[in-house]
Amino acid sequence: MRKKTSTNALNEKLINDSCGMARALSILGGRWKPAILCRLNHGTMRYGELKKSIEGISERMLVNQLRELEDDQIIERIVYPEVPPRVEYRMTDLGKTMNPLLKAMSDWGNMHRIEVGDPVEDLNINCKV
Amino acid sequence: MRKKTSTNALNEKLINDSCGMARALSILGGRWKPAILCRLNHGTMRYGELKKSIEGISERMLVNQLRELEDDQIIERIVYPEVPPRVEYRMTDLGKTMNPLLKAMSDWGNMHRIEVGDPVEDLNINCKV
DNA sequence: CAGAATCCAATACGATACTG
DNA sequence: CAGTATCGTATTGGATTCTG
Repeated sequence: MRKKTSTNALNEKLINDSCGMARALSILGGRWKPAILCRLNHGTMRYGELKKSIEGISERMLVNQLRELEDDQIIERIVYPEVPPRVEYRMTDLGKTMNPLLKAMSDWGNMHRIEVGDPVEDLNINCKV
Repeated sequence: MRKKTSTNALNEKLINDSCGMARALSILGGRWKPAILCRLNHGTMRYGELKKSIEGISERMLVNQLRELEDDQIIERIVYPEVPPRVEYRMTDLGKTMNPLLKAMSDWGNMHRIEVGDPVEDLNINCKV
């Protein structure tokens, strides 16, 4: 399996020390993974679409995070043998089982916006899990 | 507010771009936070107890992660004016609202142990949310 | 189009020593 | 007991350039 970021690798070591939380976090705790999962939850997307829709992400990180999610079998990568190349990403069945979890995270975050100190209004939220 | 780790700080920038997921992750996505929250979910604990119970954590990181959780008002720190000093940590009311989320994470992680490639049996799980 | 490779600055983190 | 302070290394992640 591909080497993960150290944070995640270390979380994996913690799995037996604490509980399933660390395991879940090791999968979706990456820097850009919430953004990716939010989008793929809506359906299949191409590499370029993801890149455009996730403002500020570098190609390096987009590929990196996609690969980690792929290794964890949360998403899958579909390559069409065409020229120019076309690659699509979508949730796997396992990925779809994360839906209640993604929803719980999203709900909590949206619910407790004020308490956690985000003064910005609801205007720009463009992604609901 | 205290400066967060860059991962979390950057996630906060993503909040308006994606959704509540990033907000939730910015709070519980830290390296040792699952371990801490797992333990404080059981009840109040002293600094030293946390340190002993979380194997491998350095004092630097324990304090760091506790402070971040405190800043986010997920846990609170109670100092008893005694000698020798005694400090206890416990969930705040806001922290307790994370319980469904923590449980969802834990459940998913425990459920999908095999798929995500953890061959270790259930023996050492000492913390259920 | 969808990446891969490389370079470099910023961060995170552990170890250790010290303190009220 | 419950931390702080400091140091050094490892890792991260952005920018840029290159390619089938």
